[in-house]
Amino acid sequence: MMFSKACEYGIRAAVYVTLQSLEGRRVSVGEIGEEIDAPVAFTAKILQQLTRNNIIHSVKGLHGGFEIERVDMDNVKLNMIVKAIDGDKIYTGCGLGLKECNAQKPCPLHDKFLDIRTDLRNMLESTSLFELANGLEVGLTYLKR
Amino acid sequence: MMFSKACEYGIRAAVYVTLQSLEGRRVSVGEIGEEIDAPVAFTAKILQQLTRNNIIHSVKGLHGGFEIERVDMDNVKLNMIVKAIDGDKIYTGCGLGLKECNAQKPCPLHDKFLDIRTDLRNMLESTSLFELANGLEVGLTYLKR
DNA sequence: ATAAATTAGGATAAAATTGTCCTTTATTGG
DNA sequence: CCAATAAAGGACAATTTTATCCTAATTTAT
Repeated sequence: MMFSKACEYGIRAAVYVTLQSLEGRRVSVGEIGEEIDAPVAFTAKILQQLTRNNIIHSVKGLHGGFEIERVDMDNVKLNMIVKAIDGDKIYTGCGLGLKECNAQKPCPLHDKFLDIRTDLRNMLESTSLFELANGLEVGLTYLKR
Repeated sequence: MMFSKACEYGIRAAVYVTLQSLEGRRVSVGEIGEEIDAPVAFTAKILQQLTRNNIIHSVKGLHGGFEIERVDMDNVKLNMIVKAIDGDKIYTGCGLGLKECNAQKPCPLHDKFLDIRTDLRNMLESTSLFELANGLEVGLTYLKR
């Protein structure tokens, strides 16, 4: 409702990779798709985007898979994933769909939207993969169903 | 980015109808499409949904068109339009796309999303068509471009 | 009554998003 | 070197959303 399906899968996949990397395990697309309940081939495309954007790291071949460095778990914030997949329309786009909507020429909802979007932006910019994987690890949150 | 295109057009159309009804003018789909810069036939479908939901009122035939009662300009809040067009997934849907995501079985982003969504909801529930049409009337805001 | 204007509604078409399948490339172990 | 495994990537298919077109129904004025 806020992100595209691709972006939803992307965040869930990245969080799962983080969780497993914390345990020192590299994971395959197949396992990821299974564990986040997402179509495997489609998830593969999204993982490609994430690796191209240096958000996670991929290794080909036997014993290959996806992983993420410990530092990156802290450094990668959700806004980076959203930007890599959905672009920055979530920040720049007008709530009512005007092509150019800004303080000089605002749509009727401009100011009210700005408030909410700023909150959203702050949330995305301050939430790391590590933080999200932690909740999962202790069984407080879920990535499926 | 938050609403569907249909919903964006719907809100813009409803605000335009409100603005014109304030002047006592009934407006045609053609004029609406023109003035909010939206595809006419598509806008017509959306206006149908709004009339079926008693949000605006339509009159067929010569000198017909769309209008809205003075009381309804205050009573109709944005959430009613969003609900009529996009349903209530904006309120109930999970930010990460889980089928069931709630306090008992939350996704990793559940709480953070809840805050933002509550703000959004409050905003939509408290913003009336009259309020939005007013900004337009005094030239502070725009529905095109 | 008739013609003109206008919404309602059905049938399609186009575009975008989501999803699948198959081949290629890289890596590892034997 | 060879076989097995896994990601990368291209081509295509299905679905959903957006958009168009045409006809029917309704109302008004003459």
